[in-house]
Parts: sequence; structure tokens; C-alpha cells
Amino acid sequence: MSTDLPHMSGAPTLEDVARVAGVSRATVSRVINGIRNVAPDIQEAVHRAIETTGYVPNRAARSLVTRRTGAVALVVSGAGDAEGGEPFESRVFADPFFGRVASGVVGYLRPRGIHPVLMLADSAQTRDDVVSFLRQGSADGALVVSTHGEDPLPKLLVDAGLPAVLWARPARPIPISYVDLAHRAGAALAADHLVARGCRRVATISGPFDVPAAQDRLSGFQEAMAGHGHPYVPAVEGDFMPASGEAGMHRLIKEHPDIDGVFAANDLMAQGALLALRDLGRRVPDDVAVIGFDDSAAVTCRPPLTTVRQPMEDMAAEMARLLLAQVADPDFRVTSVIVQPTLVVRESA
Amino acid sequence: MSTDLPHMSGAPTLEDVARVAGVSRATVSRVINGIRNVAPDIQEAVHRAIETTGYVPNRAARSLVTRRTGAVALVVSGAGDAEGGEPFESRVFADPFFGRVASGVVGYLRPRGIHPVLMLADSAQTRDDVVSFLRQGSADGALVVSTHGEDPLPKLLVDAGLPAVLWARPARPIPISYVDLAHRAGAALAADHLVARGCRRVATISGPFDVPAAQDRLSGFQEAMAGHGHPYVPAVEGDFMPASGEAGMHRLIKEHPDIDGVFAANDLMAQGALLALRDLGRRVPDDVAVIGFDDSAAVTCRPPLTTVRQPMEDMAAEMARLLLAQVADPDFRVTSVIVQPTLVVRESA
DNA sequence: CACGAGGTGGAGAGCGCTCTCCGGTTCTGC
DNA sequence: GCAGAACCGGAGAGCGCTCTCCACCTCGTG
Repeated sequence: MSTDLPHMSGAPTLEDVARVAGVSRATVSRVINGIRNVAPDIQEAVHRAIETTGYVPNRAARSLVTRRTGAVALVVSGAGDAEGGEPFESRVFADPFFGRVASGVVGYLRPRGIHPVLMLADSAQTRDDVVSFLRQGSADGALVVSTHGEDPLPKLLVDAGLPAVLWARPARPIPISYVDLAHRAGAALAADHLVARGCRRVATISGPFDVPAAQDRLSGFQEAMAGHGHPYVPAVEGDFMPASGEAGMHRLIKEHPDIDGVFAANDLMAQGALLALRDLGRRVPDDVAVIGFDDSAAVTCRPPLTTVRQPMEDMAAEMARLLLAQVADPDFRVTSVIVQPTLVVRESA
Repeated sequence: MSTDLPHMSGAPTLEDVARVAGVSRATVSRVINGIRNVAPDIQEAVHRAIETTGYVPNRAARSLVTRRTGAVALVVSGAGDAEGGEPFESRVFADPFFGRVASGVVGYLRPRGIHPVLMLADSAQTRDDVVSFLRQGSADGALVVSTHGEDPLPKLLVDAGLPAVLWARPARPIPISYVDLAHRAGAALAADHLVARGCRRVATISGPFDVPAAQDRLSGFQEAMAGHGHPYVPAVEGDFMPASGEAGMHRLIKEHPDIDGVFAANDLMAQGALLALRDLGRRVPDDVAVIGFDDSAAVTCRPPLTTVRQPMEDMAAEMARLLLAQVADPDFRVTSVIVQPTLVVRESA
């Protein structure tokens, strides 16, 4: 249907549209970008010409001059040398956490016509790749989700002066925007609920101590319990995976057989804990109440998990919003957003 | 450390490197792209100049002339108007299926320095966006995962002459490359195993009838069972989600209380079926043997699921490989790859 | 020693777009 | 009725890169 122009090779360009519409390149550009006023009849002619030629602006040419790409990098950054030996990408994408973050990012970006470029950084080499990618002008900025607090990527980005927004507060203070959850407040919610429920012997399965969020959830929980008159809370360290929750639960019950309440630092570990409790013949929540964190895997558990909800999609969208603001205005100052969690009561506690 | 050049504004360009190295732009370009011979000492000088200037080639400028971007679109295409009302992106990214495909794609693309751009197409508008995106030259081709067989996107892509590779054979024949699993053979594997195990009353929980893969798994299973002397296999339709597996299992047991073997068209539904069987007090695998499909959620089930393994990561990598071949050589003919599944025996059957 | 072949670096023409000027036209106000 | 402002379209200079020519130089060969 776009064969009206007989002797044109390749994709139509602005020049072609201009010729068909009988105006100059500049005018077509103005119409397309809606910049300045253009007489209505000329606009009409240009639109018709675009229609007949099937013109689509060339992104490379455009971003060569505008210095904008309309793309952002969505980077998952962490260590690739896990014991499992499983490739980093497998672990990342298998994690429902990543899925929800991606969902929130895409939900915000898509209506704005911008798309995320998926990147993984799990080594010095790949971290440099991310920096190069941005410096090349392949994307306007980066949304970074680090799996470890000590991740060096954020600093590299800051040093290179590249727009970036982090998921979660970095372990060391860096002048960079981030979005995070009030983990301590969330953990306190869990503590309050367990105590209100009448639990007297409460323990916790923590996340890895080198993850700031895990630290906060642990200390927040311990503090809140102390406030309720329980200065000592047995704790075991997990790795946020179901198996570690299961193992942790077994250990806790072995060392403290009279436990009647458990707070797991995420739903996956809570799910593992549930499995362990069933194996041990303990009823949930009657014998042991269980509370998770994140509200990620909560409904697929048996019984459905009471959990501290982390609105990941909203937080991810907020990251995207901050990044775009930063890209649009280089003087945009570093801003951090702390989101409040809520307790979702289901059956496990 | 790159302040050696006092009066340079913005990022260093080829020109800057050339000046520092005392050669021409063309020579620097040749060194960077490794094209033609350049005298060793000059190469050395150029590399040093790149080092001191901190030069990174501008991607837009490069792709403007090469007509290559070094990016591919990873498109999830489906219907956005689900009953759930949940946004499309949430459902897509929550699905471990997508995670594994993404993992395979990234695993293949990353070592080659190319990155996938995440796109969702769930309406006529967004499908056009994908086509425009490619026509703009924002990506060199598309990897398309359709959630429904009748998805119109593949045809749009073919009509526009854009390089694309599909996950799974499209419902209507289209001249486009795809990678698919031998679903019927996989279902037969499940049938053989159930029969060999001694199951006499076998039923199946199918996927949505409008998904070609679900049809194939169903008919492949029925055919294989017929071959084993079981011409009639009770079947209920699910939607690949755990809840539908649970409901389906309840229905099957109600209508056929003596069932001793079940084949679910994916692991998620098998997981639901397991839940239902526990609620009903049936032991797995002693009373009822259960086989899933995909090997996606199999290990987190209780008991661990015997399942038909679909090597999704390998298949996704194969898609990427085909796409790059097609991008590199426009005359590359349409190729389809059919992957053979294997049976993974765990505890549930 | 002359001449052609082969190898190597430079000059310069674009790739398709945006955006700053500039010149011409139409309004406005006194 | 005219100066000045406001408006609007065109010309043209790049954005940073690749790549085709072309010029030059060094050999090898008859």
C-alpha cells in the first residue's frame, strides 16, 4: 500500500515525506514533534504524506542529535559466583521478586513509550559493560536492582555521572536516588501481630546478614519484640530461598521446641518453614503462627500466609518515575522514597 | 583521569581520539572495528589515545550508518483483557515460564554483547508499537512469545519484512521461524510412564483448548493412552494456573473416584492437583500418580513432581541464535527447530 | 631501472534527523 | 498608514560515525 512512490529505495525518510507534502524537512519535523505552530492545512498535508509514504522516524538519527534514546537499562546486579553454580540469569529470572519489579517498571514506562533494556551485571566485566552501554548513549539511565548491599555498580554509575535509581538503600552512602521499604516498620508490624495473637515464644528466620534489608527486618523485629517484653528472639540465618526456610525451621524447633510463632524475612522462606512444620506435625497457626514478608508467594502457601506486604510494583514504578525526572532534568537532586508496608492477615497467623 | 585534554566539552568523539593519536578518524575507526590492516605502532598509539580520552563509541551515530543496533526486542504477546483484571505485565512476569525464556535469551545474547529490550503487546495499539519500534531501527529483530495461538503479531511482523523468531508454532501457518517442543512426544512419555507404573484409570488436566501446545499435549496423551488400550481418558480443561489444577482435580475425583493416575499439562496445574489430592486424603503416588509438564515448579512440590522436561532455556537460546542468523543474513530461510522433551522421574509418579 | 601489485593512511561524502537562523508574511497599535 | 511585533516556513549546519575512493609508499619482478 505504500508503493505510491515508485522509485524509492529503502525506508522513507523525512526528505521523502517533505517532497510528497511539498514542504521542507524542517516543517515535517516540526509537525511530527509538535514543536512550534504549523498552519493547519500544512499539518494536514504532512500527515497525509506520512500516511502515504508509511514513514517512521529513524531512532538512531534522532537520538544522534537529541542525545536521548527513549530507553532505560533495567539492571540486575549481583554476584555471579554462587555456590549453586547455576548461571546468574537463571536465578534472577526465576525469582518472583524480579518479576514484580519488572512488572512495575514496565507498567510505568510502557504508556510513556519507553522500553527497558534487560541487563545483568555479575562481574567486573559486565558492570563495565553496563557503564559503557549508558555512556554509548544506548540508554538514558539505569534502574538498578542489587542483590547485595556492597554492590559496586551504583558507585561506578555515580562516578560516571550517569542517571540511575536504585532499588533499596545502598550499604555505603552514595549520592544516588533510591526507593526502599520501611523494613523495620514492616518487621514491627509482624511482631505486633504475633504478640497480639498471644504468641509467647517467638523466633525468626532472617535473610542473609550482608543484605541491608535483611538486617533491618531482623533488627526491626527484635526491637519491636523487645518493646513487647521479649528481649531475646532466637534467630537463624537463611538465604531467602525456600530450602533455607525449611532447614531454619527445623533447627529452630530442635533448639526451641516450644516455639509458637515465627517471623520469616520473606515469603519463600516462610513457605519452606510451613513445609518443615507440617513434616514435624505442628499445626499452623494453632501450634505455630507463621508470618512472612513481601506478599509474593503468600497465596500459594498452605495455609495462605499472613505476611508483610511490600508494594513492589508501586516501588518499581516510583523508581522509573524518579529516573525519568532525573533524565529530563540533570539538576534534579538526589531523592529517596521510603514506602510504608502493610500487614496482610491470612490464615497462617 | 581523563582530564588530559583540557578544552573538550562533552564526551570524547572519534575526532578527539584521532587528534590525540595523530591519525585520521578513519584510522581510529579501523582500529576499533578491526577492519583492514593497520600498522602495529599506529594501533598502539590509537589504543593509548582511546585510553587517555576515555572514548566510547556513540551507538546512535554508528547504527545510523551501519543500520544495526545490537539490540533485539523480546516481546511477550497476548490478550490483555483477562477476566482477572490484573494488568498484563503482572501476569507475564509472575509466570516462571517467562523467567526461564528470558534467562535462556539473556544467556545467549549477553556474551555477544547484545541486549534484549522488553516489550509487551496486548492490544492492537501495542502490537503496532512493536512493529514501529523495529521499523524505527530501535532493534534488529524480535523474539516473540505468544500466549495465544491466534496472536496477530507474528503476521504483522512477517508482512513488514522484519526479522523475527517465534516461541512455538503459530496456529495458522506463517512463513516465520520458530522453536517448539515435540509436545505430543512429551505427552506420550507421560502416558507410557503411567501405564508402566501400573495405572489403570488415568485422567488428564489439559491446558486451554485455544493454545496449540495444550491441544498437542492433550491429543498426544490421549493417543498414546489409546495405544496402550485406554481409548477413553477423562479430561478437564484448566488455564495453566495452579488454582485451575486444584479445581480440575476435585472435579475429576468427583466424577471418577477411582482415578489412579493424572497427567497435568503443566507443573503449575500439577501443583494444584497435588494440593487437591492432599485435601481429599489421597496419597501421591500410592493412590494417585501425578505427572506434570515443563519441569518448572517441579522440585518445590510435595512430593517432588515427576514431569516432562521442556528445556526452555535451550529453546530460548535457539530462538536467539536463529534471530541473529536472520539479522546477519536477510536471505536466511525460514527455519524451525523442534526440541525433544525428556521425562524426569521424581516421586509423584 | 621501470612498472605494476599490494598494502596502508587520509579525505570526504553521506546516514536521517533536529534546530538555529533568516527572510517573508500577517497582525497589532498608535 | 506605517513601524514594530508576532508568526511561520525554508535553508543549512551539524550530531558522530562508517566506508568508499584515492594517494602514497614499498616491494617484487622482468
